[in-house]
Amino acid sequence: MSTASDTAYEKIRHFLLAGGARPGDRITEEKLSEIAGVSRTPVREAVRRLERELLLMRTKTNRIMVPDWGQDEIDEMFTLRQMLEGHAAERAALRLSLEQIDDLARINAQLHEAVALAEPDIASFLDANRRFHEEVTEAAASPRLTQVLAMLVEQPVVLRTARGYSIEDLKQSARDHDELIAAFRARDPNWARAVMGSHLRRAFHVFAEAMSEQQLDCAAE
Amino acid sequence: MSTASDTAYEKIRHFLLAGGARPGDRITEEKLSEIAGVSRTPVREAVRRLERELLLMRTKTNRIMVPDWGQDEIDEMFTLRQMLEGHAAERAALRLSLEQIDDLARINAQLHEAVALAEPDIASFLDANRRFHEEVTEAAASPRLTQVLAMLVEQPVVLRTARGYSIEDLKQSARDHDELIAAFRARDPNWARAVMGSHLRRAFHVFAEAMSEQQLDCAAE
DNA sequence: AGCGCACTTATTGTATACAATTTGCTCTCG
DNA sequence: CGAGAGCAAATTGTATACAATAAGTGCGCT
Repeated sequence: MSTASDTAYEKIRHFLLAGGARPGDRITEEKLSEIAGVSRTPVREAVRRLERELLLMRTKTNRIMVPDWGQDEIDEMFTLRQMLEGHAAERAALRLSLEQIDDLARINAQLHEAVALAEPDIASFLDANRRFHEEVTEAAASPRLTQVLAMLVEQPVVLRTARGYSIEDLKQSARDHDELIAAFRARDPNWARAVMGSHLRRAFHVFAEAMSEQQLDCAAE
Repeated sequence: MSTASDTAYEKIRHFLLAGGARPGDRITEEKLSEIAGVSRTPVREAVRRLERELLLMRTKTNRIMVPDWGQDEIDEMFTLRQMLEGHAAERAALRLSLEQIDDLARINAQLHEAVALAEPDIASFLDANRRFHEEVTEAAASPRLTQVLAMLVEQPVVLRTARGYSIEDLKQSARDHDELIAAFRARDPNWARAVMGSHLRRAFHVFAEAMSEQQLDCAAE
């Protein structure tokens, strides 16, 4: 589908992820409609969507603003994901068909490939990673859970720090997924939940470390 | 604040909760704008909001529709609330000031009053109940958590079955809150989480029972 | 100089007209 | 009689103009 509202969403999202505006900045609907190349009406819908995903916020007087993500908030986000995706993995373990599990294995093979190279293909890694998690969430067969997780899985956070990840971190992620697949094959919801939990929690710590280094870099400049 | 978009939200919400449309029905934006008494533009914003809260859904071709809540979905909703509000209670136990705890006690006193009457005051009960849970959620000091819970706490579900609750069920709810307050005073996050968990899980079972009786009633007609 | 009040500008909110899409109907052909 | 193409009506999506509200600006007053 290619409604103006969707393209506005995509373009503004891209603009934000590319760092087109600093945290704390205020942006007008008009500027955004220039960026998106459509009128303000669909832009407003896109903004609401981005607000829901917490990529945009509003001031007390309803001005649009780019939020700044503190360490605490990111911690909390990963904690919520850990709970909810852990729950999703648990349910998925009881519901995934053998075909779907094979499919997950196929996706994860791409993930392994992307990091096996001398120069890891970050974009490909992130894409496969996203698809993997989405398929697990989908298999949980809980529309509300899916919707809630969509709010929390912030690509910006992932993307902004992907370069900070070491190759070993990425390989470990792929191995986590392998273990998750093993848990699915064993039909062991408890195992699945535990693996998903540690997977996400480690991701947070890798992220936090990369974050603090990045801040040091900034300070050095 | 009284923007047209907000009044539209309120009126449409009221319309839906009052049972103005049956699950599965499709409603046009125009009908909704008649109900709300404003033009389609703010109605569309209100619809997006109601969609987010799952009071409305869309068909595959973007028609607006009233969702029907199956037993499974309601189970899942309560399960998610149990996880998330349990987490909120845990955090709240570490953060609530003594004044805030006193405030919770005051709110819960109203709750006790509402059910102490010969003819319990359901509206007053629900209002106090909502404020109690909101204050706990707020005290968790996690904007994301607050936002996610706002999606899940469906007044319609609560409201539709409030009449099915026995006086004893309502009194038990108030007692649960008492115990939660005790956990807060003891600064015991683990206790708080456990109490919140059982509180919500019992609420689900009471609800499920009321639901099945209601279905029997329907079948009898 | 500092403070507050009117006034100008900028920004968001709403209505309306029109375009694009979907739905449902009818009429024809097999 | 049923299936399908094509048209008409209904419905959602978008742009634009205007209204309401918030932010900024400069003036006069003390």
